[in-house]
Amino acid sequence: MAINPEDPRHKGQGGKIVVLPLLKRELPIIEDSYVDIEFGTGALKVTPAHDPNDFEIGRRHKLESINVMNPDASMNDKAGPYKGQDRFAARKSIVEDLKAQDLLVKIEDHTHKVGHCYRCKTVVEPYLSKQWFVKTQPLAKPAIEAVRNGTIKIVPKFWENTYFEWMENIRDWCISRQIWWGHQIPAWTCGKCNEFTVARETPSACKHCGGSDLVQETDVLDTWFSSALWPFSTLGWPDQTESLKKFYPTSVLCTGFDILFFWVARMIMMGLKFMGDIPFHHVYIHALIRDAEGQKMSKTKGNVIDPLVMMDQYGTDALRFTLAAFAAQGRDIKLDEDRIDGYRNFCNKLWNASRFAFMNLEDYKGTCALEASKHQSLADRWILSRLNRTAQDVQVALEAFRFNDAATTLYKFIWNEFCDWYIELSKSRLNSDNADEKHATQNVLVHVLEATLKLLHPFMPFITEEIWQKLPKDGDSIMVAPFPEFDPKREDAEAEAHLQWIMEIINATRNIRGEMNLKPSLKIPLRIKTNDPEKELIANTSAHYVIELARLEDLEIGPSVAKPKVSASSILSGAEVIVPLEGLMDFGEEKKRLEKELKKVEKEIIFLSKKLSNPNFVDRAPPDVIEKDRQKHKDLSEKQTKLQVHLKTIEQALA
RNA sequence: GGGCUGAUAGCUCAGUUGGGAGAGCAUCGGCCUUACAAGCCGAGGGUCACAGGUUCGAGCCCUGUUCAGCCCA
Repeated sequence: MAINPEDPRHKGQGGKIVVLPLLKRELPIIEDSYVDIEFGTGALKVTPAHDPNDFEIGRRHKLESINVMNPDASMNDKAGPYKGQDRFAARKSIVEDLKAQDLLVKIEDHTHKVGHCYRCKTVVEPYLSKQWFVKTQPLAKPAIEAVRNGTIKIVPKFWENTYFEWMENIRDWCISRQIWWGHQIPAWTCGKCNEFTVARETPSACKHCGGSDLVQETDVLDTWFSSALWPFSTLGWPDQTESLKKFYPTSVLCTGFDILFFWVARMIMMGLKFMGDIPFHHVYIHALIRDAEGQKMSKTKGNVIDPLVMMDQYGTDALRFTLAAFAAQGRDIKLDEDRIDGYRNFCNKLWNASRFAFMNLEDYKGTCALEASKHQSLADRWILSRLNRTAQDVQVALEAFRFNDAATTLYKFIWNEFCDWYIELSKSRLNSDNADEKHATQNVLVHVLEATLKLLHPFMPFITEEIWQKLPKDGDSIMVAPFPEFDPKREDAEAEAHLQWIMEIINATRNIRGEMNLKPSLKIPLRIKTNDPEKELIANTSAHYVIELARLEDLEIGPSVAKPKVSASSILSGAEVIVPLEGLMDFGEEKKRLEKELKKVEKEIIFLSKKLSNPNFVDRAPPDVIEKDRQKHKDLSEKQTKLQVHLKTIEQALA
């Protein structure tokens, strides 16, 4: 009988003996803070053999553990007069007997938590019995060390804390399971001397007394026990197979955090124990997919999002890409269907871009291998350089397990560079009469598409394979095609800088068109005024790009091109883009546009001026940072002046 | 009670040694421009939960608070 030492009702009762009236058993009164004063009488019956908490109390106070039940939950000898009764019958009998002896004060309803069998719903009675344990401390020590010294790396790293927390406070591992299926624990009890014999093969005689009356333990091994052998048992262990020699230790174990202790830690312990080496170098803990409300999916809760339904609805590749794009480290995923929808569109975009390629490759005789050619266009050189950079970014991201970065990199490259710019820029070449130029661009187009498909393949296996099979490729499947690699020799800074400038012109022109409400179908004239001879040369050389993508009627470039009074313009770094708009322009609109732009520029100039006039900043910030801001300030000031001049012209026209 | 993670655009989320914030969807305006209307072009939208601190400079580093989720006892 336990009482709380703080309970005034029972002060001074500790150490006394009470007698259990029904059995006349003598019970010591013990004091333990476990007892909840608020609950009931504050006097707690303690049954160490039939409750885990009571068992702990029993250990603290060195109480006798009396098991009153048989394995079938009927009462045994220790239950005195109730012997032979079923547990439910016995409970009723006890209440009746207490009533009969006028010992029952009152009965209150109480909701309590008792365990039920998850299959047949039978109430489970906690019951002290012999269990088999694995001594874990000696196994845990090297397993902790392997992660501590970096031999095994857990990604994301913060999970290592959780791993250490668990491993350092590890308890002996109970491997006994009272279920009917599984591997029976290889221990035999001798009917003669009652000793255990543990053996790999079924023993014919007790190793203690030589008796032959042996009964095998009916408990089976915890499933995690054999699972812990998985990294090497699957490779043929305990035989020293070729596979085992070649593949152990493996590279990456990919799993959810909820399995980190149950399985991962045990694989590490068992690997070190039986193989003398770690089972894998990296453990990647992936995000857990939750439902729309952020709840963990579970079969019992019934909130499982069926991937087959998602695949049916959005496509397998779209779902897969979404999961990759969502897989930022350290966060769980709330599956957002709108996002899957967006990536389905991305799949479609890739498919359509490929259709474009095939349409323009009908007369192409080459392969996907890149040919050295003097006929490559600026756009060709640019996309090759961008592809090369993309291959590097993807590789770096994958090696760091940053799958969302890899996915986003590819998304941006394919949609915002390959489709939005390269395909548009390559159209004139692909329709060209110049066979050499056409062939060079076809070669670049097919090369870039093929390389992109390979980079994308881990994320979108089906669409990429489907498209790849139709290309003039080398090999049987994209699955085994060599993965594109970064090559520093393929960097083309000049092409990137030149096309960057061309894009700026096109973007500025499109912005004017949009802001001035000029229909896309309307071809407009364009003037580029620049004193920078290099910028002039580049713009002249690539004028056809600007004419096509900005939909121009004509284009003039130079230091002294005329700027008509009626025009809209945009100030770029080192150049002014002018759209003459005689008869087309709404002066009010243009004034509004200029004022908006001017306000933005002024705000930035004020910010930078303040920063640059702060002696603390100028004295302490790194020189390159200061220089960057100075240049920015200079560019913006020039832009401001030009904008002001232009605004004045418009205001005069309005007056 | 101890520990971990998070709070960024209307929504779902990125943002890797600290150098004035991005994506998808949604919204607004214009387009059937011969790969794509599941699309194209343009635009708007954020005191980065709150309060302090460190720093020339903080979404990011430190302390505290609030709220949310998870793990352990």
